[in-house]
Amino acid sequence: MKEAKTVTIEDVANAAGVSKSTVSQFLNKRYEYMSKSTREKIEKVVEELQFQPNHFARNLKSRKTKMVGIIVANIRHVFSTEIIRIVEQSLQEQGIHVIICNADDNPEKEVAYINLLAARNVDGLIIFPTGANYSEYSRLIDNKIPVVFIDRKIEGILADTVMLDNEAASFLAVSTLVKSNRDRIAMLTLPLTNNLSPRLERIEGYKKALSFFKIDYREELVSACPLINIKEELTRLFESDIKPNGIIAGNDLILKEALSFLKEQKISIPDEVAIIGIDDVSYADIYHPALTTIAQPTKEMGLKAAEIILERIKENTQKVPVVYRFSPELKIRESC
Amino acid sequence: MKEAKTVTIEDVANAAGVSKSTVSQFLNKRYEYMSKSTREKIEKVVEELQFQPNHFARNLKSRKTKMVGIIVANIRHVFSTEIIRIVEQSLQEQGIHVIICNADDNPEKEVAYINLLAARNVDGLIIFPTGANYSEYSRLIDNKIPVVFIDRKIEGILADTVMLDNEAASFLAVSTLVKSNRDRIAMLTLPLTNNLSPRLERIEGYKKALSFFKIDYREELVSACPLINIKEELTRLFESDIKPNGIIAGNDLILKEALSFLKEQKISIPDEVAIIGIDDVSYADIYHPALTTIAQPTKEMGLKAAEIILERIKENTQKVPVVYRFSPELKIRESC
DNA sequence: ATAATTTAATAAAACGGTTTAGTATTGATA
DNA sequence: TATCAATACTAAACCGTTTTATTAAATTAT
Repeated sequence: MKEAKTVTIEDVANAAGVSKSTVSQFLNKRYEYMSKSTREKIEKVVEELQFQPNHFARNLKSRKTKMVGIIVANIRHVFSTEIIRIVEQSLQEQGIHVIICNADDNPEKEVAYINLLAARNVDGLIIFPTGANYSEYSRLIDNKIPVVFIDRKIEGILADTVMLDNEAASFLAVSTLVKSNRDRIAMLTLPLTNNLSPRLERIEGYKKALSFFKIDYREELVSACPLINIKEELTRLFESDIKPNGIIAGNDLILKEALSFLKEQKISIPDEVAIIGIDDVSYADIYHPALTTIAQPTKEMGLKAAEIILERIKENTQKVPVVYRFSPELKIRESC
Repeated sequence: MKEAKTVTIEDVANAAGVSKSTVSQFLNKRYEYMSKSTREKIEKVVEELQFQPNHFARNLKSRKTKMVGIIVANIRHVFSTEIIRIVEQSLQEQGIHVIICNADDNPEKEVAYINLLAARNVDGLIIFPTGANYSEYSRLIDNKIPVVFIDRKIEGILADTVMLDNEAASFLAVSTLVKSNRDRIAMLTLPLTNNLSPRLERIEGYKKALSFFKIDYREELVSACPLINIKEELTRLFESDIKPNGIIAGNDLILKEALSFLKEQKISIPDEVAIIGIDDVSYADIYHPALTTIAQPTKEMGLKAAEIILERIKENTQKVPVVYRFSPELKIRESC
C-alpha cells in the first residue's frame, strides 16, 4: 500500500498479454466486444496480482468518486446519528462511501463543508440543513449535484426532502395529553430563527390540535427559546396562574432540560404534570416514569434518503423533486 | 462543479503569464526561487478565477489524500461518538477530512473497511478495533500506514494506542461502593471473546481492588455475557444467597440493561443496591436517582489521538509507538 | 469475389496536477 | 576572462486510469 510498489493496470495488461484498454473495459464490466477467453484470462490475472484500481486515477477521468457526503446540522440529536447509521449501511452495500461532517448548528461551518465536499467531487450530498444558507443550497441544485435534505425543508429550494409530518406529530402529542385529561398544555421548542420548518410546523400542529379539541390557545404556554433558557421559561410557567398540567417537549434535548427541571423542583410525573417528547430517547424505557414519546421512523427515513440519492446519482434524472412526509409513531409509556 | 467547466492550473498559468510548474510551486507554498512579483501575480489570478486544485489529480502524483479514516467497532457507544466528534473537529482544523466507518462489532466488516480505506489511500487510520483481525492490523503496521488504536490494545501489535486506565477505573468504582458500605459487589461486563483489553483489565482491577479492601472475591459475582443475557444474570444473582448490594456496570449499554432490570423488579437504588457505571451517560443527571459514573476523559483522549495521527502523517517518524493511559474521572451523583 | 458489417482488440490522447531536470540570466570569484 | 553559484523560471515526463478513434480479422450480405 505504501512501500509495496502498487500493481497497476499496466502490470495486469502485460501479465494477461492484452492492452491496458482491454483491461479497463474489463474492470468496468463492459464485456460487449470481448472474447470469453480474454475475459477469463484477465479475471485470473487480476485475482492473482490482487490488483486494486486506483481511485484517484479513476476519478480524474471518470468524475465518479463513489462517495457521498453527509452534512449534519447537529450530530448530538439521536435522530441524526440513527439516520446516519442507516444511510451509511445502505450506501455501503452499493459500494458507496460516506463522509460525515458535523456543522454543530453553525451555518458557516456548513458552508465550509459544502464547499469542501464539492471540491472533493462527492457524487451526492445528504444535508440536515442549518437552514441559513439559502444561496449555497441553490447553487448545489443549479449545478445539478444530487442533494437530499433531511428533517428540514428550505423555503424556495426545490429538492428531495425526507422529513417528519410534524403537524401530525404535534397533533398526536396533544391528543395523547388530552386523553389523559390535560388542558393546560405547554409547548417547548428551540428558537424559530431561520424559519426552521419542523419547529414552525410543530407549533402549527399544536395550535390546530388545540382548536380541534376545543381548547383555548394561550400564547403564554408556547415557548421558543435556546436550550439554556428552557428552565427559566419553565420556572415562569410553573409560577404563573396557568401552571401547565401537560408539557410537549419539541425535541430530545428539550425533553432532557424539562426533566432536569422537574427533577430539581420535585414536580411529579404524571401526577402534577404529564410530559411527552417528540423524538424518542434511549432512556425512555428505563426512566421513572417511563417516558411517552413520539418517535420518528428513522429506519424508513434513512432508507428513503439512501434510495433517493442513489437514484439521483445513477440516472441523472430530471425528475421533479418531492417532499416525503413520514408519519410519527406514538410510543405510549408512563409519563402521560 | 459539474457543468461549470472547471478552472485548471493551466488556466491560472496562462492568465498569470507563467508556466504550470510555477503555479504548482506557488500552490505548494514553495516560494524559495520565486520573485515577489510573480508570487503576487499568481495570488491575484488564483483569487480572481476562484481556482480550486483538483484533489484527485493532486493525489495521483503526490500520494497525499488529506483524509484519515476512522473505523469504529460500535458507534452506539456514546464514548465512540464523543471521541469521533473531537477528532473530526481537530483534524478539520488542519484541513484533513475524516471518513467514518462503523463495523458494528463485526470483524468481517472491519476487514472490509480497512481494505477499502487503504485502497482509497487514506493518510492515516484511527481504529476502535473489534480485536479479531490481528493479521490485518499488523499488515497496516508493516506497510507503515500511520495507525492509532483507541480504547483497546491488541496483544502483539505495536502501535500508538489511546485508552483508559481500566484498572484504575474499576478500582475507583469498587472504592466508591466500599465507601458507601457495600461488600457484595457484582461486576457486569460483555463477553471476553477476543481478549478485549478493557474488559479483562476492568475485571482485573476489580479483583485487585477487592483484595485491597480485604473483601473476598467471589466468582459468582462476576458476569461476562452478551447484552441480551444481562437480565437473566441479574435475576440469578438477586435470587441467590449472595444478593449483591452494589453493582458495577462495565459500560453504558450494560448500565441501561441493569437499570431496566432494577426498574422491572422494583429494586430501589441506592437503598437496596448501589450502582455505578463505567462510561458516562447522557441521562445520568436526570435519572432518579442521578447516576454515579466513571467517565472517560473523551476530550483529552480525542485530542491525543488526533495529535498522534497528525504527527505520524507529517514526519514519517520511526518513533517507537506508545500506549497512552488516561485516568478515569469519578462523577459522584446519587446512585452510590 | 467483393463489399459491408460485426467482433475483438489496440494505440494514443486525455484528465489535472507534481516533480525532475534543465535553461537562461545575473553577479561574484579566481 | 573564464568559472562558478545563485536566482527565477520552464519543458516535459509522470501518476494510473478512462475514453476515443482506429485497425485488423472474421463473418455475413450482395
